[in-house]
Order: sequence, then structure tokens, then C-alpha cells
Amino acid sequence: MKQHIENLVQQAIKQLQAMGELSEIPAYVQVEAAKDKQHGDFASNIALILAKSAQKKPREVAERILQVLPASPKLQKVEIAGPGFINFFLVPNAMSDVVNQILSQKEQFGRCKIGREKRVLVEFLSSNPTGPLHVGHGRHAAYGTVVCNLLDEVGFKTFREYYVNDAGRQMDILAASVWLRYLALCGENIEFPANAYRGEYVIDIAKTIHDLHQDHFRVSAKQVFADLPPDEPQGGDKEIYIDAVIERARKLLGDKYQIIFDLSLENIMVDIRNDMKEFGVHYDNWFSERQLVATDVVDRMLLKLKESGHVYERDGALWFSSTSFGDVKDRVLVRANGIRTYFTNDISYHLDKFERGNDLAITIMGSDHHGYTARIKAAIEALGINPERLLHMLVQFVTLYRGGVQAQMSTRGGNFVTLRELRNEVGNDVARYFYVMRKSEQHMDFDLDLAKAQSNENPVYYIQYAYARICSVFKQLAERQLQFDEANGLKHLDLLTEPQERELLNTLSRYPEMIINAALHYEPHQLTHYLRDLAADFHAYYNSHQFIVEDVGLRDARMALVMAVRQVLLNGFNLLGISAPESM
RNA sequence: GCGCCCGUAGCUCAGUUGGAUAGAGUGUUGGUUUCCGAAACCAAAGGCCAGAGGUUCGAAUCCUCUCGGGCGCGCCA
Repeated sequence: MKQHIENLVQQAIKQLQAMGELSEIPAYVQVEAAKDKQHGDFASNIALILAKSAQKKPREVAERILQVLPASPKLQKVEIAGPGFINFFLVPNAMSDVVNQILSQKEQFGRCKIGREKRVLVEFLSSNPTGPLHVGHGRHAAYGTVVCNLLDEVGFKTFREYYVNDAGRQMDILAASVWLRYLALCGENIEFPANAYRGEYVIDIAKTIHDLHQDHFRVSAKQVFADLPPDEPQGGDKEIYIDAVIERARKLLGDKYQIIFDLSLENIMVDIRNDMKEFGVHYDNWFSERQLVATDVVDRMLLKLKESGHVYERDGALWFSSTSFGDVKDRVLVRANGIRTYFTNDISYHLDKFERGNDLAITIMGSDHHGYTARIKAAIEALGINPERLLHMLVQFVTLYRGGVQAQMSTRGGNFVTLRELRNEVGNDVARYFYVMRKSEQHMDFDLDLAKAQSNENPVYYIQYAYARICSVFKQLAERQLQFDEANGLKHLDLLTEPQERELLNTLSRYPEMIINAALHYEPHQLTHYLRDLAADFHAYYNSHQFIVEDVGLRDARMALVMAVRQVLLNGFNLLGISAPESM
């Protein structure tokens, strides 16, 4: 409908241009749903925009547009208001056709092809596999999934990937932590390093290993700690100390070190995969940094970068002059000790993404890493790839609130730490919905009391209740031995003239454009807001009119409308990944 | 110190390339059920869009500055 009116206006101004009354016309005509019912159903500010170049008063321009505006059976009246807005009033059931569309297109309603099957690799979450996922990660998982769903819905081909950072120092710290816990289980007297991973899960992994291999990896505590530098509590440096512990573990364990390392990694990854599976988050690929490093892609990348002329040596290290591409300082690729940085591997990973034939690569990451985007884009550009093909979406932190006060989030504190605990407490649907109902770059307060409220306060139940209510109406119809005749309903859509029905038709017809907007801006919250609106329109309708009435034509028409509402709710739920309960 | 993000109702937040009287939820107050599910609906109250300048027909939105909050600025990942 919006499109229809835009076309009419477009035709009108083209004609005026042909008549020499307008010099330049804008690339597109802006028509939007009027906020105030007194302003009709749609409004356009086109006359205000054209006024300057036409050197006329806005209202005069509007007059001229109206005079040449093509007639349409959908329009009841068109008028000029305020400083020069053109308000369009539709005939009472101009929108009713949308019911027809929804009921015939079903789950296809809202899909389109503007993505033109472009391939988009979306990397999200990608946390270090050094522990279970916590509540902050949940937001990444939910946001990433829904963004992908939206992109697929408008015709892109997404590929969902988790980059497993299994190659860095953090992993060695984990392996060492597990080993020390394991030694304690063997009966050794272990002083746990200040900088080691202290979570319960480390002990669990150690137990698993001990159950499996008994004392196979046992070394006396005396050997482990002999001649190590002092740890932080003893006045030393915890970083230096933990590195020394790792070195010692490698030396004492030899080949067995890798077994501990792999078992630790495997345990964490199994946990993360299960967590994601339970949360309904699907990945097409789990991309291992270690496997990446094992290929020649890093070497090839470095060669290409050198050929680009933006690489130099200084202080024994190899540098990339990212400042040539707008970064604030140059970055090290290969350290003086010969070891490549995380950055180097990551550039290679990104090169690989594009070599795999993706048109676009989206990285969803924590906003605390925003300083990282400039250098990686710089590297991509240096490699001859258009940096606009790489997009970074930032996700802000999550703060939990319980009883109005901030819940403890530290690893030590007993309250929520993990995503799994949150899901168990509030349920997957609520967690999913809450995570995406705020703009991603907005810092989020997660109110646990609200999330757990099985009542009117909870926005998830509000929209699910609308769905269940509609299902209930159809059950009621059957109980009264009545049939719903869809064809008959569609034939009588012109009977839907109540204000609540108009409102509902209006909201339903907004759905496709809302999906496009949400997808193209990577904003799932637009969908949650829309569903809230739709549910509210339905509840208002429900409370003011009976659907199951004597008049068969009216009854079928109303049932058709309500069925269309149910379909759109379902489509939205599917995109969000929440359930559609037929009763609650 | 430099850079990025943010500041909208008591609270949590929308506000789509600048548009008409800035909107929801929640909370507060009052009302609605012989009727398909009251997890609902209706109504009232609640605002100097952090502050000050500027751009123009028109600013929550764009520019500059100030204040206040978050996050970055490793040969870590």
C-alpha cells in the first residue's frame, strides 16, 4: 500500500517535471504511515522537500501535486495539511487484501529477495574456549542468530560460523589450570596460581581426566614448583609466574602435555556446543584457529601483505603499517621471538572468509573490542579486498538485576555466571526475547524479576498469549460445531470496518517492510517491538468485539483476519527462535 | 591525554537518510467480565529529549563546545 502511494506521487512529480515546473526530483519519494489518525493513513513530506528547488511555497507545490495525482480506487481523499504535508486517507478496507496475501503465502509472508542470494558469513560469539559461556555471551548468540534469520528472510544466504580461539596463550593457562587441579586430586599439595582459571568447571574437567587416566599425568608437587619465580601474593608478577608454570608443565609432561591440553579444550567445546544446541543456536561451522594455522593461509597472507608494501621490520619484529589505512598506530605481525600474533592469524582467517567466496563478512563482537576494527579493516584493504565487505557489529555488555540491585557477576560470586543457569532460571524463550529486545549497541539491563514473572509484566508472555488466545478461539469454534470457511471469509473482508479491524489490517500490512528494515539495519529489536504492537492490536480487538458471531459472512471474515494475525505472529516467533504455544 | 559508544517519563527503552502535538512497556491512580481465556482491555497523570550555542521553513535526530556514564589505547587474545 505504501508502495502504491509512493508510485502515485512519483508519477505526479514526474509529470510536473515534464511540464517544467520542477527542476530536480529526489531519488525516492518518502511516504510514511501517519502517526496521528487525523493525518489519514499515510503522509508525505515531498512538497516540503521540493519547495526549495522549485522556489515555491510548500503548500503551492502540494497543490500542484494533488492536481496531477493519478486517481486510485484505494484512496478516499487526499488533503494538504500543516506546512505542506500531503495526507492520504484510504477507503475503509483498502488494506484488507493483506489478509488474502498472508493466508495464501503463509510462512512465506514477509520473505523477499532483496538480498539477491548474496553470501554472507556471519561470525558471532567466538569466545575463548577457556570456560563455559556466561550471560554476556548469550546476547551475542541470540543477536547473531536472529540477525542471520532476518538476513535469510530477505534473500541473503548466511553462513554461521564460530571462530574457536584454540591457539593462544589463554588455552595454555587453561591446560595448566586443569593439570594443577588434577594433581590436587591425585593427592599432591598444590598452591593454585593467582592467574589460573579458578572456576568449578576446571575441577570438573580435572576429575574427568583423573577418572579416565588415574595417576598417569602425576608429577610430584615438589618438581612442579621447584625454583619458580614468586607468584603475585608473594610479591611477584602473576603473568610471569603463570608462564613459568606452563613452561614447567610442558617440560615435565612432554608429549603428555598436549593430551591434557586437548582434553581440556574438548571438554569446554562439548559444553559450549551443547549449550548452544539447547539454546536453539545453530552453527554451520566451528572454525578452529589451530587448524587455520596448520594450513598455508597464514604464509600466503603474509606474502601478499609484504607484496602490498605495507610491511616492515623494526626492533626484531615484523610490523604492518596500518596507519596508512587510518589506524592510530602500526601493529605487530610477528613478534621478536618469532611467534605470530593473534592479529596475524585473524587477518588470515578473514582472507580465508573471502577466499571461500563470501560477498560479505559480518563479525559480531563485544563493544570492548571496538578498537580492533580499524586494524583488521586496514589489513583487508591492504590485501586488495574492499573493506566495505567487512562489517563489525558491536554488542554491549549485559548487567543482571535481581530485586532491583545488580547481581554479582564475578566468577567467584555465587549468583549467575553462566548462560545455562540463566536459561534454566528464566527459560529459553524469555532469554532469547530479552536479549534481542534492545538495540545491540545499547548497554542492557537484564531484569531477572521481570524475566521470571509469569504474568502481565512479561512482554514475552504478552505476545505468546495473543497467539494462544487465537488458537483458543478456533478451538471454541469447533466446540460449537461451527466451521471456518476461509474462502467465504476472504469474500467478506469488506465487512471488516471497525476501528480495531482497520488498525489490525494496518499493522499486518507493515510487516514486510519492517522485516526489510530490521534485516538491513541488523536490528532484531524492530521485530520484537512490532510483535508487541501486533499483539496489542489483537488484544484490543479481542476485548471489544466478538469473533464468533451469528452472521456467517462477518464471522468468517473476522476469523480470517485473526488467522492472519496468528500466521504473522508465528512467522515472527520463528525468526526470533521462540516457541508458539497453543495454550499457556 | 587521545579515540569510539551512550545520555529521551520515577524505572527499562523505541523514535527508520531532519517533519505535524516526542511514543511504548513498567510503576502510580481510577474503571471494565451474565460475553470466544482478565497472562487482557479502557482512561488519567507523568518530559526544558543532559546543558549551551549553531545550521533552516522545521532539530531528540546534523555541526561545535561543556558536563556526566561506559569502553578502548600490548611484541595479550
